[in-house]
Parts: sequence; C-alpha cells; structure tokens
Amino acid sequence: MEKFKRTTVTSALPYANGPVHIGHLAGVYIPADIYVRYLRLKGEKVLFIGGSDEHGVPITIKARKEGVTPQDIVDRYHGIIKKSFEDFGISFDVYSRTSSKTHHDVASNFFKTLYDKGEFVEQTSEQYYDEEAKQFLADRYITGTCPHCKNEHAYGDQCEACGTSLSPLDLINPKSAISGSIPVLKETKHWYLPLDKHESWLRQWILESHKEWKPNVYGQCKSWLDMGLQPRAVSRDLDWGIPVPVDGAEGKVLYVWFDAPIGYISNTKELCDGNPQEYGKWETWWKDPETRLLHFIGKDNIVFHCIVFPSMLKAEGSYILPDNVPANEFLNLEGDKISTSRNWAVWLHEYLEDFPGKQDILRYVLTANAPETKDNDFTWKDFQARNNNELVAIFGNFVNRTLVLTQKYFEGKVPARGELTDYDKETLKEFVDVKHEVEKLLNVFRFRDAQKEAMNLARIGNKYLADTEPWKLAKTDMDRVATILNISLQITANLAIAFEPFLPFTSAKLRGFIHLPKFKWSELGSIDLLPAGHQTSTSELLFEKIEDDVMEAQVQKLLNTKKANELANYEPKPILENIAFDDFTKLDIRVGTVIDCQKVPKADKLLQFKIDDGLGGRTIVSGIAQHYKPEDLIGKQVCFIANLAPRKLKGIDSEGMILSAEDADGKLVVVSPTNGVKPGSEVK
RNA sequence: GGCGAGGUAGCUCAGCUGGUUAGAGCGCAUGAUUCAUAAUCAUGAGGUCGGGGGUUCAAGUCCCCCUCUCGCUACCA
Repeated sequence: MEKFKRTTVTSALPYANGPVHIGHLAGVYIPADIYVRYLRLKGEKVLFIGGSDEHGVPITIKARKEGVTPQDIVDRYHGIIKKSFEDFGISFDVYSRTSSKTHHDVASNFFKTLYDKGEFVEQTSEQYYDEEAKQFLADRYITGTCPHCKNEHAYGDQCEACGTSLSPLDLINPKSAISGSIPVLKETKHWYLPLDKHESWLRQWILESHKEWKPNVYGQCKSWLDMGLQPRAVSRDLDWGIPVPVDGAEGKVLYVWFDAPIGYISNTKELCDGNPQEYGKWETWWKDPETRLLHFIGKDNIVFHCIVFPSMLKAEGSYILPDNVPANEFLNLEGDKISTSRNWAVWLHEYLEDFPGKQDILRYVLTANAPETKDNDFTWKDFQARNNNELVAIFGNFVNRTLVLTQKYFEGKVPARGELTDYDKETLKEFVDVKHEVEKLLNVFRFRDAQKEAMNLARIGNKYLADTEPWKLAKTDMDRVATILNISLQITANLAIAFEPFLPFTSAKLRGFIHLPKFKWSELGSIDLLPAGHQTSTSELLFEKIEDDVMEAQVQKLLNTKKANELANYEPKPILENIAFDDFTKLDIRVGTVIDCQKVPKADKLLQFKIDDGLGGRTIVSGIAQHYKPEDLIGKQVCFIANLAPRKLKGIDSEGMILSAEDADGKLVVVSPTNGVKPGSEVK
C-alpha cells in the first residue's frame, strides 16, 4: 500500500437500457462508495469514476421497438440512473456516459493506437447483409426459424422459445429485422484482439502476483486461463457506437465491450480537463505507477476486467494495470434471481417513492447482507429486522438516550469530564480498537464485517450506559454523571465518523444533532471531539421503526409481479403460418416403444434411446435428461419424427426426434399415445 | 461432462499458514433494568463444521471419492 500515492476507483458502467436496482447497489456501488468515502476521510487522493454504458445492440433494438432513436433511450435511462445514484449518496467524482464526445475521441484514439502498433488481427468472414437497408446485420437483427424448435421468431444469437444459443447461419429462412428482406451472405472484415498472445503474462500477473485477489475472482480467472484464451472481435457492423477509425471500416463500430471500459478513462479525462487545478492531469490517474487502480464490479464482469481490459491496457503500453478487482457475487430477491425483464427487482427510484429519506436503511441492509462470498438473498423481513433490531434499537437508541440525558441534566451542553475510573478507561480503549478493526477490514474489502464493527461502537455505548446508570447517580453524584455523559457524547461523535462511509445521510443528521461540522477519519477514537460547554440539539429520532403492514405491502407488490409473470407465461405462443397439406405429409411421425434408455456420458441434457419402431429398431438422442430419469421411460411409448435426417450428437447417430410438449415453466413432457399401439404405427 | 465458487448453530455469516471445551450478529429462553422508539444489559439453550474414506500425535482447516446450490462452458434433431 505504501508504494501508492493515489487511488483510481472505477465502478462497473451500468447498461443504459433500464433503471438500476438493489442488486446493482449491493454488488458494486455501495462497496465502492464506502471504500472511496473511507479513503477521502483519511485524506488520501482518490477519484471515483462512474458512467453509463450506452452502446451495443440491445439499446438499438429497444429503440426500434419503441419507435425512437437509440439516443432517446440512453438519454432517458442515463438520467434515471444518474439520479438514483445521487439520491443514494453514491459519491462519484464524475458520472458521465459513453455517448459523450470525449469518450468517442478517447476510445477512437485508443483503438487507433493499438491498430498502428499492430496489436490486432484482421479477419474476414461471411455475415448476413441486408441489401435493402444496405447494412450488415447484427445477430440480434436477424430472425428466422429455429432449427431446433421450429419457432419462427428466433434471433440470430438465440431462440427465446427453446433457449438455444444460435449462430445466424443456423437459422432457417433468415429475415432481416430491419427491412424484412432476405439477407445475403457477404464478406466483412473485422479486427480481433488476440488474447491468446497475452496469455503468458496474464498467467504470471494474476496467478503468481495477485494471489490476494478474492477467491471467486482468482478462481474464475484461472478457469479462463486454463481453458485457453481465444481472439475476440473488437468491431461490429452496426451504426450505433464509435466508428472504427480506420480506412475501409465504413459502417463498423467498436464492439461495446471494447469501448465500455475505456469509458473509465474518458470519464476521468472529462473530469480532469474540466478542472485541472482540482484534479490534475488525467494521465496521472491512469499511467503513473504510483497510482493504484481498483475496479469494483459484479461477478458477471470478472473476465472483462481481469483479462480483456488489462490486455487492452497492456497492448496500448502506457497504462497501469488494476491492483485489485473486488467483485461481488449476485443478490437474489425473496428467493428468486433478480431480473429486469421479469420485473423481479426492487428499483431504486421506486424504493425512494415508498421510503422517502430512508436510503441509509437500504445502504445498511445491503451492506450487512452483501453477497461478498456467495450469492445472497434480500428479503423484506430481513430488511425490517435489521432496521428495527439494529439501526433503531442499537444505534438510534444509544444516540437518543445520550442526547435525552444530556438535555435532561445539562440543558444539552456537553458537561466537563472529571476523573476517569478504570471502567471508563476500559471502555475508551475498546472503542479505539474499533477504529483499527474497521480499518483492517476495509483495507481488504470486507465491508460487511467492517460495518458490523462500526456498529460495535453503539453496542459499547449502550453497555456503558447500562453499567454506569447515570440516571441513578443523578440523585447523588452529578460530577460522575457529567463524566459519564461526556464519554457517551464522545462515543456519539465517534459514531458519526465511523458511519460516514456506510451511512452518509445518517452521519450528517447525527452531526447536526451534536453540531460537529468538521471531522477526519484520524479523529476516530478520540475522546475530545466535543469540548465541554458545546451545545447539542434536542434530538429528533435517527431511525424509525418499520411496522409489519409496510413490509407486507412490499411483499404483496412482489407477489403481484409474480402473478403477472405467471399470467404472461401462460399465454400460448401465436400459431405459425399455415402450411400446405403436402408439407404435413412429408413428415413421417411414428409411435415407438422405448426398449432401452440411458444417460449420454459427458452431457447433462442428453438421453440415448433404443426405440422399437417395428422395423428393426433405431437409436435416438434427445435433450430431455433434466426432465426424466432414464429408467422411468423404459417400456413407455413415444412419438418421434422418423424421417428426419440423422445427426451425430456427442458421437452418437441420432435417427429421429422424440416429440415433447413444453410446459409454461420450460419443463418438457414426452408425448405418448393414450393406449398402447403397435410399434411403428403412423401418427396422422 | 469439464472448470470455478460455495455447503459451519433456526437465519445471515467469521474461522489466517492443521493444535486445548468450534465463534459473531439476529432470532429464541430466563433474569436485571427504566435514561431510551417495549428500546437496553446479563446469562443460557442450540452445531457428529454436506456425506464417506485417508494422512497426522492432532483436521472445519491437508488428500481422495460422493452429494447438493450458484456461475462459466459443452451438449438440447
């Protein structure tokens, strides 16, 4: 740590196609904000960089669907996201966006530098081109019939009906989603970052030099490195994004994952160029070896920030590499994965409508239950318990007791401290220890435990009051009461400092109560924060209890979402276009009896069937292993397409396709005749 | 199937390079207390550390096998 003079902290750029929810906050922004506030309080030089990620295909699709421009979409969500962060006290030095002019220039130059240095590999491949719209089609812009489930509305990268990932070339009857015309294959050139060439130094850098990274991060990197790295395309044929700054690259833009992390750099530049006196030169924050670079991210981003982006920085040559990448796991909500598309989330802007002014409760709960080592679950019950039993009962209560007693006995003025007893000294020593403990934990990104440790300060205070009982002594020994309250008030002031990184709004409110305008982290542990005679205010409450009905309303809101989702899921898919009878008769569907059935080794989803088809038997491989036990199917009759061209699966020739119905929840159920029939019977 | 991360008290989690009766917070029980938002304080009950085998004088901690959860990856005619 000593070798660094300053710290650049980045937090993952949220994708501007939707608002942000508690998962974002818990995984990335709260930990980053706590860390940054902590460093600032210590007087260290630090920049906290954020911004919206505004390029990429999903934004263009959303725009098209709504009949607006991509810029409209990102303007809308950038605004909402930025406001949410401000509302929750995420203290970015800059929150900009990748559609900015600065970013376009920086990213463009970055690419150009790598291009000129020969760090890319050029490769030409065949991709679909829309001759009417005169453009190449991104995978998402091609629709067609899924070769697996025959859904006519499959996308070029994925069929949403059966969940299969596809390549555009797999689609039957591909169609352009832009013009509706039939696309043609055309050669196109793209640039690739040859990650394989970076493998050896990455291996050394991560696996040897950064064993201190969190296990989930280190393990994920090792997994990727051991699998062997492949070149990654850095350009796309698209009109939304940063144009590839090279001759002959018309109609091509930088691939979104390439431009997004550069956004950290551009946003730094924007900040520094706008106020050089305050922030200095942007290069200092990115190129000086005495700068410590930290990326706060969620686990989905590990590979980009540990492997891809460092490779880009290394290839460029003049940049420093991240010193650590503290990545969190995921937060679930009431037992289910948070999902933007299923609206299964607690949105930050909605939370503030329901709980105005209570952002610190959410900050507290999300930190106390942060997914630091594994996925965690957010429940409203836990939210209520932590508020009522911890914030209200321990923290708020201690502050309130102290201030009320001070008011009662000393008109709100800090009383002078007399001689300290041994017990007083013991108590003081304990809360000096808290400082060291919090620091130790924050330094290794253990925010959950650090916050718990800060809470200990209030516990110490409550115990101190209970043990010394100033309300009894008030009848006999006011000097002693003065000392006790003086110490209690010092503890209160310490709480304001200790909680500033975690609960900034509460800290500010508390400082208002005790009129403590200025403070530093180094003063934590001091018993001279409030001089004798200093005035404190009659307190309002720091936290309020949350009643059951309020929580029930939130749970009900989620249940309603779930119900709405179920209804939506139950809607059957629209019927496909009519076909001629001849087309039907081309299909030869038969009934067969399962003679044998077993799992295909080394495949999770495949079962291998031996079917009696009345004609000597045949082998069929079917992807239903997750829905049936092999032995349960033996002896059953199934329907299968008998004249489908055979295909090898995991080395086994599959001679046909077993028919299954897909239930609303995605469960596959084999179609079977209601009464037994002779094997080989035709289905008409 | 391969790889990665997890599986420790009712719940959420600590347990560093193996070392005496396995810890914390919440919840629960009992007692004390009233300055405080029925808040606080003390005490206590609760775990064969996912299962099995092994190494060792000694294993939650190291090795092997199995099992469950999550993620990446392959497979879904």
